[in-house]
Amino acid sequence: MKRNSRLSSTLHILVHMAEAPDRALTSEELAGFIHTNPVVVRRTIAGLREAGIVTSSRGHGGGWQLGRAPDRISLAEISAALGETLLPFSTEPESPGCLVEQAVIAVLDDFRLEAERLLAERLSHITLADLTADFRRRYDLIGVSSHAV
Amino acid sequence: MKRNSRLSSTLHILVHMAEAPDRALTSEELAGFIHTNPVVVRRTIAGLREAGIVTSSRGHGGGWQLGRAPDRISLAEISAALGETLLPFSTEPESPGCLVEQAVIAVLDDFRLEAERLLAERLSHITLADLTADFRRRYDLIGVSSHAV
DNA sequence: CGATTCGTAACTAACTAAGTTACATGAAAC
DNA sequence: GTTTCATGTAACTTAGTTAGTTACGAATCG
Repeated sequence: MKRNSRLSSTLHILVHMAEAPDRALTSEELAGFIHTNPVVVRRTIAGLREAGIVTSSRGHGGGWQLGRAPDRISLAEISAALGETLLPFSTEPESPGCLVEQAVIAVLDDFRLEAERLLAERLSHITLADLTADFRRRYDLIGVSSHAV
Repeated sequence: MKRNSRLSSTLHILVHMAEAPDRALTSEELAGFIHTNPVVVRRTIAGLREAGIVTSSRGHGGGWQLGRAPDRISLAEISAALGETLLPFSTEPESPGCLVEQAVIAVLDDFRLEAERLLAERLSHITLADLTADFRRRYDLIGVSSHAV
């Protein structure tokens, strides 16, 4: 799992969970999908459990399942549950009292607030169901072309 | 200079340059404003020179100046010249051939494209002149309140 | 009870970016 | 023309972040 790929890795995992709604997938299995370690998976998606996006159960037959239907899970929620920041730049004061810095931060924070609102709004319209639909489209296409050959 | 504060640090520097249009500021001076090293400054704003946002000159009386009027320098250009990525998440394939991953990346890349267009559009409407105006507003306020006391 | 699976803490390794040193290049002052 | 000042840049060091790993306790099922 590469740096900065927590969102896409998590989505990858969630699509697999959406495709196997009848059973719980173990961290081990999920880790296999994104080529990483089970502990990394548990750590990464721990926040999703608190957000109700997934549920986990222990012991025999335990593992992870979606907490609700894929069409009711938006990318905005997932991103927020991961604790991801949509905009990377920092605006923390380094010279408190400097008026130039204050002006810069004020303008930048205004922009950030508006930008985050915009991005979250757009992400809230994309659901896990959209991803599974896209996956199925690709899957069927491969199936057809294999048939043709 | 903290991590991820290259944009705000650079803006800080540029406002100082805008406030001293009659002379060149040295890397040493600029570094002082953001509490860092002259070499870090030179390295950071090297891209701005190539973009024509600033000019640099060597030797006696040399240093840095704005390449054009502050109202013709937008934050979009500055951010681009810094090589900053507005959206942090990665979408590089880690399992080429995996249809789930392909679906995830396709959706995420669509979103990114649209989001970057949106953010750049907004940043292009904020100029360095807006920042200096904000600074002057704060400066005048302090002046007045000092007077009052 | 024994096997399985999550939860989490603690540690290690890899990577990134800032900070630093050093020195060559160029320009102005004298 | 030599001295001084400033940028340009490469190379190295240091600090901070995050993924990866190990270890073990807690919960659950057969």
